[in-house]
Amino acid sequence: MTITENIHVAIVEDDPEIRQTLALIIDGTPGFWCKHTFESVELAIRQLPELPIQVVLMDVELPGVSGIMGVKKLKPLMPETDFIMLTIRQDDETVFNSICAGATGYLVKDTPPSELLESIKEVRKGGAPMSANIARQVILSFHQTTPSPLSDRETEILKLLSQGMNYRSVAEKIYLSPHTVKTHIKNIYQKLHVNSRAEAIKKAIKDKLI
Amino acid sequence: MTITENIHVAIVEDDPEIRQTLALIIDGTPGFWCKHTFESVELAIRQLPELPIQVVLMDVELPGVSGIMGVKKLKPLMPETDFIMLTIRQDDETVFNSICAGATGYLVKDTPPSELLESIKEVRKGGAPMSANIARQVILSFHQTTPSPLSDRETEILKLLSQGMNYRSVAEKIYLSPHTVKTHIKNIYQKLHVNSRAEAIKKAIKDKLI
DNA sequence: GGAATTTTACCCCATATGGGCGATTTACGG
DNA sequence: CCGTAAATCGCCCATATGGGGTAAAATTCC
Repeated sequence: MTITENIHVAIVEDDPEIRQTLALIIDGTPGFWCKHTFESVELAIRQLPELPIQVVLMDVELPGVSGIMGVKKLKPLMPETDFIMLTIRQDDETVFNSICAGATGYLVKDTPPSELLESIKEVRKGGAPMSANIARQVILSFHQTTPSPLSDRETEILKLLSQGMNYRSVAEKIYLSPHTVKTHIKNIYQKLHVNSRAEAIKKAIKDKLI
Repeated sequence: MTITENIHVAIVEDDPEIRQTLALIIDGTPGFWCKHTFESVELAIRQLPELPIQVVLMDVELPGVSGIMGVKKLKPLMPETDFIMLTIRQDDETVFNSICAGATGYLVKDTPPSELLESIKEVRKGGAPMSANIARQVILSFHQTTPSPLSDRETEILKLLSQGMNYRSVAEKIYLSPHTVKTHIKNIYQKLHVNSRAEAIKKAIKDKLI
């Protein structure tokens, strides 16, 4: 442990040119080390977990095993290491699959070197660097997209159902007849276009109704 | 529409000193306008929706109606407007309630003026400015925290259940006896500490098991 | 002030569900 | 080589669920 601690970075990227350029930029910057690069997830899995690497730059669209699968496999083996995805893809599926797989950063490939280095520092400081529109995608995923088709009463009942209550319990809880509760539930199913409790709850959670 | 388009910013903040300081900083910077400030959500709701405001800085801990409720009420009335929360609170509940309410940015109050202005520009450009550790909190919320207690088979069955299938349908789908399916489901319930389909699905989604 | 929505309430009935109990086979690790 | 976990199949039974009706207050909205 020296006074000026370098950040140890590794790269997983199949394109030799990009890989070497990135490595040169990073390794050539004071405060950063980049002595290990891999051209595939398969190779990275063999060696990376043994190395004292703090930040991994991971390409998403790799031939063979994808970068997403790479993070999924590697992150549990080195939980202290931060993975930043580096990609041209910005579709929702790729973004959220990457994040769910364990990535803590997500940068588009045209990120200028200065920002890339800044992002590496930021992730080490406990941040989660993302390109602007990626961050927006992530935030938007929390927003309620469609207005709830359910009435307040129905929403209330659906919440209780999701806690495992049956007609009777719900009825007692909100001082109604079990018959009435049943009617509400039937209406809920109609409005959500489902015909079972399971589907209703899944849809309600997905659409952030409860 | 002039060549140099100013960003119109409004502030909702109860502390007069902070409110005025922020307004002065923003309005005093080229490219920014801040002609409207409010000391409460109640007052903002009356006037803000009529104003051509692009970015609202919203304090979270306001007396009376909270900033979170403020966003929830105001955002639907002005969907094109971006709301940035400005607060000292960083607990998960406050952060996620704010974002779910419709905020697109979340900055801690000690953010230096230059970064605040940068964030306002960024949110206008389609980003989602967040203080570093807030961004990390958001990203972490996507990560699988606990290892799944369910076997592959059980996970597969639970997914089918969440699609509204019953014993028989699941059994046919994966070429098993309905009895076996039932046994698996019983085991799933045990492992998840629940005793109904509804609870199981809720917990599975919450814990990202399916 | 009237229409629409929400909330309340009840009936019948076929089927699904969940709990309890037992059993065999396969696969993997100590 | 043995033990454990997972996956497979089965039976009994009380209760819950979902679909089909019908209908009348209460509330909200225009």
